[in-house]
Amino acid sequence: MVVSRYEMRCNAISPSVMTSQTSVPTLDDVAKAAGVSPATVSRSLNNPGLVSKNTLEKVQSAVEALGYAPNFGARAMASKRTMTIGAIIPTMENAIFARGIQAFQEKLHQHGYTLLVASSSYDPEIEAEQVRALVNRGADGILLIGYWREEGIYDFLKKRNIPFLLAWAWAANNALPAIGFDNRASMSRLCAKVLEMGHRRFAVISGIVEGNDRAANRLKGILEPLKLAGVDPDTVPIIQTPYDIDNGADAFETIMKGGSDPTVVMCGNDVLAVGAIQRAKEMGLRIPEDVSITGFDGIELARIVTPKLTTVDVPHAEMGRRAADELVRMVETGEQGQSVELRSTVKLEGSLSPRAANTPPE
Amino acid sequence: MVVSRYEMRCNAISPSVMTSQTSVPTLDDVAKAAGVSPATVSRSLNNPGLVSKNTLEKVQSAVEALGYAPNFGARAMASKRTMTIGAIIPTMENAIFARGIQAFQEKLHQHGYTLLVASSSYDPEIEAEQVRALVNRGADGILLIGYWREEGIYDFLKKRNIPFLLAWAWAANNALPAIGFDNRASMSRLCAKVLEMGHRRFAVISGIVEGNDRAANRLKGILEPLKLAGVDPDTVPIIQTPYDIDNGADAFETIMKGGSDPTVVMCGNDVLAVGAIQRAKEMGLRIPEDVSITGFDGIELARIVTPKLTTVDVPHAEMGRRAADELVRMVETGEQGQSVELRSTVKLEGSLSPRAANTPPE
DNA sequence: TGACCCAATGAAGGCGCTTTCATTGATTTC
DNA sequence: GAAATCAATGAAAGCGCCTTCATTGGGTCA
Repeated sequence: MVVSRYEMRCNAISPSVMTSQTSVPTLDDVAKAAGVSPATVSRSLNNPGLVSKNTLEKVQSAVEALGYAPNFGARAMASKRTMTIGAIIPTMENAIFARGIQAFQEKLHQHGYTLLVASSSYDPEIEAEQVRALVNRGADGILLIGYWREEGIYDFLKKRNIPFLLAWAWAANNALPAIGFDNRASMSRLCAKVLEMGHRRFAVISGIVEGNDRAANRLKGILEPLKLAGVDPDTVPIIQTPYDIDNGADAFETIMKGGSDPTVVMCGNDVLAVGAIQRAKEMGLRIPEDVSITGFDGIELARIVTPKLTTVDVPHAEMGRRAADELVRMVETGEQGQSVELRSTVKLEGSLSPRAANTPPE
Repeated sequence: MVVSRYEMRCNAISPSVMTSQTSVPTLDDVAKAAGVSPATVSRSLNNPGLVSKNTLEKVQSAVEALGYAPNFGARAMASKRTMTIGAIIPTMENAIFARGIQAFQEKLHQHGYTLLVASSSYDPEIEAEQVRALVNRGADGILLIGYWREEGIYDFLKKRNIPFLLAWAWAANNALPAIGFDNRASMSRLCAKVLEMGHRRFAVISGIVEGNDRAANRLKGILEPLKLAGVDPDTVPIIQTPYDIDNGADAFETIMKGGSDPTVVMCGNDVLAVGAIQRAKEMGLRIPEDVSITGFDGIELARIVTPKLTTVDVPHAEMGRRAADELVRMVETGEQGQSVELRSTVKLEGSLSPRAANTPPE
C-alpha cells in the first residue's frame, strides 16, 4: 500500500507517425541474418540443447535485432501443438467463475500455456459451437463446467483425442474426469443446518435446472433432506430462474406473495440470494427476523450484503489451480484425467437465524 | 421465469469407450468425397457465390458427412486473416470489466469474430507480452484498456499494421482512437457535488496511479476541483492501493486513524469504496452520518452495499458494444479509428450526505 | 457462324514453421 | 591408425488451406 500526496507523472503519449508497412520477420529472415539454416533457428528456439553455444548466441541476437516472434498458425500446423488450453464457462458477467478462471489461467501461465476463454450464456448449442471453435484453433486441452451437455460434445472431443476436464462439479461414480465439489452433498449440508435451526416452511429459488447438473443437484440437495425430515417437497414453492440479481429479487417477491409464508428461502446461488435480500429490504421485510435467506458459492457479494449471506463456500481458486495442473498433465502425458473432490464449507452468517426468531411456533 | 415443483431429468452421462484415433478430416478429404477439387471446396466455404448450386450441395453434404471443420492455423496462414479480436484487460477478478467485455464479445460474435481475452494483472510487462502473444496468434485487431503503456507496444502494433482501439478512457486532444469516458471530468463532476454538499475535509483512496491513466485522472479529477474550491491538496490524505475490497478496507482504517478526521472519503473505484464501507461498519462508524464515502464505476456491488454507494455510473455495456463495432470497422476497412466520448453520470445514493449531517460546522 | 465473354472449375504455388534424414568433421575406441 | 561414434548442422518434405492463373464449355453479339 503506497501512501502519497499529490504527485504523478503525466506522460501523455503522442501517437508516432504511421510506420511504413515493413513485412513481418520470419524464421527464414532470422536464419539469413544469423548465417545459419532455418532448421537451426527452429532448434535454437525449441530445443536449445541441440545447438552449440556459439550458434545459439548468433541466433538470439538476430532474433532481437529483427524483433522476430514465431507465427502461431504456422507453428501449430507444423508441430501439432499450440500450448493453448480452452475453457468454456457459462458466463463472464457475474463473479461465479471469475476467481476460479483467474487462478486457472495464472497456473496455466506458469506451465507455459495460454488460456482461451469463451462463454456460452448457458446455451448448450453455443457451448458446442465454442468447443468446436476452440478445437479448430488447436486447443491442446479443454476445460468445461459441470457434467451435462450434448453427448456429441464428448464424442467429438474423444474422437479428436483432445483431453478435457470438468470443473465446478464432482459426482461419485462418474467416470468423466472432474475437479470440483459435490453440489448435492454440499447443499444438503447447508439444508441440514437450516433444518436443525427448526425451519419447516421452505421456499426455493433455483437456477434453471434443465441442462445444468450443478443447479439440478443443488435443488436435489435441498429437497432430499426435506423429505427425510418429513417436509413434503410438493408443498415447497420452487422458482427456477436464470442466475441474475434482478431475477432473484423478482422470484423472492413472487414467493413471498404466494401465500406459503416460508420462514426460509434457500437460493441456488449467491447472486439469486443477494437479489432476494435486496427485494426483501425494498418490501420492508427484515432478514432474518421475518425470513431467512441462504445462498451458494461464497462469492464476494455474499460478504458485502447486509446482513451477510449464509452460503456454501467453494474453494474457487484452488479448484482453478488444480484443474490447470491436472489438465496440463493430461495434455503432456496423454494419461487419463484423475477426478478430485474438493471440500466446500457451510458458512453461517446473519441472513439465517433459528426459526424461533422468525415466527412463533404453529 | 419458470415456476415448477420437484421434477427433473437426471440424465447421467456414461462415458463411452475411447474411440480409436481416426485422423481429422481435411479439406482434401471433403474434396474427394464430393468429387471436386480442393479449390472448389474452399470456395464453397468462403465464397459460395462463385460455385454452382449443384456443386455447393455436394460439398455441403460431404462436409456434413465427414464432420469437417477448417483448420484454423492453416486458414490463418493462407488467408492472413483470423476473424479474431484480442483484448487485454487488467484483471478478470473483479467486476470492473466483466460487463463491458461480455457486451464486447457478444457484439463481436454478431460480426462473426471471436474474442480472445487475456489479463495483465495491471503489469505493463505482462501486457506487452500478451499483446505479442495475441498478435502472433493472428489477432486481426486489439482492444486495450486506457492510454498509458510502453511506447513500444504502440510502435509494435503500428509496425505490424494491427488496428487497435482503447477503451475505458477518453481524453480530449489525444490522437489514439479511444471509446470511453473522461475519467478526470467525470470524477470532477462527482467532486463538485461533494463540495456543493459542504464537505471540506477530504481523504482519497486511489488506485495505483503509476502506469494507470484512469487512476491518475480520477485522482486529478478530485484534487483539481478541491484546489479551485480553496482546499489545499497537500492537506488531503491520499492512499494509493491496488483495486481490491480488502485494500480499500485497510486504507480506510489507516485514514480514519490518521487524525485528519475527514468528512468524506472519495475512492478511485467502487471496489475500494465497498471495502471502505465494510471496514467502516466493523469500526462502528456510521455511513454517511460519521463519514461519507464515494466510488466510481457503477458496478453491481455499488447497489448491493448498505447504504448504497454514491458513484459515477459508466455505460459499460454500451462501451463494449461500440468498441466492437468500431474495431471491426477498422479491421475491415483499414480506416483510422474514430474516438467517441461516452457520458458518465453521477449517481447520488445513501453513502454521501451533506456535510451538515456529518459534523458540526467548525 | 465466328469472335468474344463469362461462369465454373482445376492445377499448383506458397504461407512460416517443424522435423526427419543425411552430411560433415571431430572425437573416441580397440 | 582405422573404424566407429557423436555432436552440430543443413536440405527438404510436408502441415492444411487460400488464391492466382489457366482451362473449359456454354452463351452472346454482330
